[in-house]
Amino acid sequence: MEKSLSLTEENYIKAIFQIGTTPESNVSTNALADSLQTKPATVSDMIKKLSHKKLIFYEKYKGVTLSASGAKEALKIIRKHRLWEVFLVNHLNFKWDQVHEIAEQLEHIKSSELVNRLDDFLGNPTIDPHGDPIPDANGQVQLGPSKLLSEMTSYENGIIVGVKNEDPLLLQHLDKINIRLGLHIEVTEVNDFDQSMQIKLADLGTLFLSEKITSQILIAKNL
Amino acid sequence: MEKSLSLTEENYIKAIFQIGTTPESNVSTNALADSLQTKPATVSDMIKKLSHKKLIFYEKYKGVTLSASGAKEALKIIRKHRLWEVFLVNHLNFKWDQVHEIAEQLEHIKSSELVNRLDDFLGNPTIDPHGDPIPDANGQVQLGPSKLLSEMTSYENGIIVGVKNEDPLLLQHLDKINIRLGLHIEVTEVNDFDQSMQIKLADLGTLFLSEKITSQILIAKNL
DNA sequence: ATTAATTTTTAGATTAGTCTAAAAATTTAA
DNA sequence: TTAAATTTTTAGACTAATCTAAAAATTAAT
Repeated sequence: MEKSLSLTEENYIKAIFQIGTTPESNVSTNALADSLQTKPATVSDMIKKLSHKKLIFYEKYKGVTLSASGAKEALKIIRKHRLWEVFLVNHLNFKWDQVHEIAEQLEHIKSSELVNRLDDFLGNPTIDPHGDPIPDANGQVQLGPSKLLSEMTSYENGIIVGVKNEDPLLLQHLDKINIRLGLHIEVTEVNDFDQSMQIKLADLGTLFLSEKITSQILIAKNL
Repeated sequence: MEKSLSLTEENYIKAIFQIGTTPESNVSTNALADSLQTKPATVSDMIKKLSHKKLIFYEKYKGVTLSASGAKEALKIIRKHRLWEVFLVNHLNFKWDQVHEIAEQLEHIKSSELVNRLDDFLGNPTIDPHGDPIPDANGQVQLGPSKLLSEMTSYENGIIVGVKNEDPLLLQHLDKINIRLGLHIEVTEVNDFDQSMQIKLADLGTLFLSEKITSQILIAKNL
């Protein structure tokens, strides 16, 4: 029985998972320090520790990659985070921009029994309130193909399935302009100069969106 | 804005609250060390720290008492603990002997918004699954008069309203012999030698209970 | 009322996680 | 391809929470 991870270790593992686009991509010391609001020297030390515990692969000056057991841990944390977000929004009536911070705490509660019962209580949801997929008890994620709204061209259409970022300011803004998951969307015009877009939202008329926003919205063909 | 307490500080404050029978009673260093599974030297250090933060009153060699702000913090933690226990039992189908350990973690989640919404979601319960009263958002507890089953004499009767201890082994045993909160109980015989008792349980016949058990069960006249 | 037993505190170390400052390695650019 | 800029690591120190061992104070007992 391996000893369970400290809160700090869990946060490092999660950050490595979330920064690395693919499981194989190396995550730099500075990127981690940035994401964890700490200093590179601190990260350097912690990397040695996690590497010693075989949770990550590490070569000096080359950045880190999660090992199989590290990735498994990361998925467990992410599963908990997203399930708690569903609970907060669906049962405690929080808005989608209010749940991230609380879920950051709840994701560290240790009890697989709890997580699995919560999962059942919630009806085994597959996505969280921001459209992010929820890993199952075995760490499997199923996500249909999706792309950023900013990568679409005129006349393309699809359904809003997620938001890349949990920044409350972004989420509140999307609320204000009536952008929600599940809505059908069609690109009517793309401005060559700044990549801003005009889009048509089912029933809700046209909207003008800057690239800052279109690059945060995920679109899929069918939900 | 005072900085929020560390997990360790919260656990000390809670232990002081729970050991001190009355708010004024002094709690000894050894009793705290015992309850927190730590060493008296460690407690001695932490006492200085909490005293410096004005959460407790402390005089060398005389033990400690909670200050007003310390008691307020303790009640906040206990409120969270008991609300989460209600959630675990009523909505996630945990048994009453399985929830203590998980609630020990959940009680440290920081968000008064969360606690209050949870309270509403649960229907503003006044007692937890073990019959302990749940403080309201202002830290007020309302509990009817109750006494230990072991303090009752022959022919006395009442309703089971609580269990003093959350030890899973005790709780599982009570389950096995069909003792649950809310049941009407009558003492039929008290053995002078060992204080063991014969009791009659509404509909469920007679039971024989040792003093070890009767001293853990709380009885009230009306619920 | 001394002595013995117990409780509490102090002194000095240890570990996890963090920091700053400086050195070393790598990458970028002239 | 060597110098400059950047990134990463090391060295040394700090804080919170803990420990053991020993000293000091209090309480109990003869």
